[in-house]
Amino acid sequence: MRIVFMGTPEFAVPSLQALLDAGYEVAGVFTQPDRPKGRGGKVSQSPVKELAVKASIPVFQPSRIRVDGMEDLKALKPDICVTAAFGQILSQEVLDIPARGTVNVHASLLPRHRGAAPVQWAVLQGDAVTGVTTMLTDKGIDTGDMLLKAECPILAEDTAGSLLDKLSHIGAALLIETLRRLEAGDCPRQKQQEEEATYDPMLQKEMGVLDFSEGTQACLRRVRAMSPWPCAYGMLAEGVLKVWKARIAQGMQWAGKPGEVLLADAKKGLIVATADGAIELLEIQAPNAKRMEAKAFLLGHAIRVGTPLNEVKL
RNA sequence: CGCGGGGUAGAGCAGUUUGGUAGCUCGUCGGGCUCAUAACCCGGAGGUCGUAGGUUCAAGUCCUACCCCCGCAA
Repeated sequence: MRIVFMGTPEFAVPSLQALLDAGYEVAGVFTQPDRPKGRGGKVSQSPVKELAVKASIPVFQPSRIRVDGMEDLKALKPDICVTAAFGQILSQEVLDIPARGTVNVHASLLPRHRGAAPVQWAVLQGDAVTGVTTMLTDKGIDTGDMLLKAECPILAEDTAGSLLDKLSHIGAALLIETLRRLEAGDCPRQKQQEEEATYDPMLQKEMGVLDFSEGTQACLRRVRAMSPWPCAYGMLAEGVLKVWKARIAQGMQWAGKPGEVLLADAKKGLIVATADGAIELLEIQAPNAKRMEAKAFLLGHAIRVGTPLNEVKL
């Protein structure tokens, strides 16, 4: 089986690694072009490319595969294409190239959470369980027929980042099982129920804004769903106050104007009012500062009680 | 060469402008007070001030190079 792998971020790496470990012939890897990234605008390559290079697999980085990647893909004569968070939409012409179709590894229990940020949305919406689905890609976005699924509970301490990590490994194992069963001809195949489908948009930085007029639970879910990117945040006079970790405020009945700091004490903690109670900020990050425990932050900085954290700064 | 902030005790910070005994809060150790305590009082330990050079009688502080961390923008 000649396989062509398409993927870009960290999530896709275990899947590619699993293909290699399982002895599949990976004829080529497609990934997003190297782009200036991070501080200093240094050009960096995708995690998938790093692995491919290390494994001496030919790498292709068309800016749009359906435009300038067709010839390369055809030349590889793939039996099957495997995609995992590739970041480009495949046109029908691209899908027609692999003889036995394209298998996608998607980080949700389809048909829920189609789209580019399924894990984050699962956490944000408070799903109790999520998982990975392998599917046959068609020309819609995550609309193809489903093959296999693996579930993964969303724990109270899970963040989008921690889940993405778990799911990437679950997905890798599921991918191998899917390929084996496809080869053996006993892989189940099921259409998605359109009525149950949801499509979630890509995350934007603004989605990290903590709206304290939401309830306590909604705020806490946002903190977990937006970690590690874009990270949930409130506003301080000096700038953005990122909130990496929070929990329900303990000890007493808290009440105040939503977004107002109710307590800021290096020993007792940092507590902010929500619509129906209060949350304690456990781990925060001030502008230009390092991520640290809220109590540690308060040892060297003062936050006045009553400060509103939800004032949008221009 | 995208813009900017920072590295000082285990933790978080001040001190650098105007070189001259290393400072604050917390933690920690010991003692005291208390029915008791995350409270309070007294005392102690703990720092090659990111690294390497340089200027100087004297460098955390001034000069040069480098390393590392972080925010913004992409």
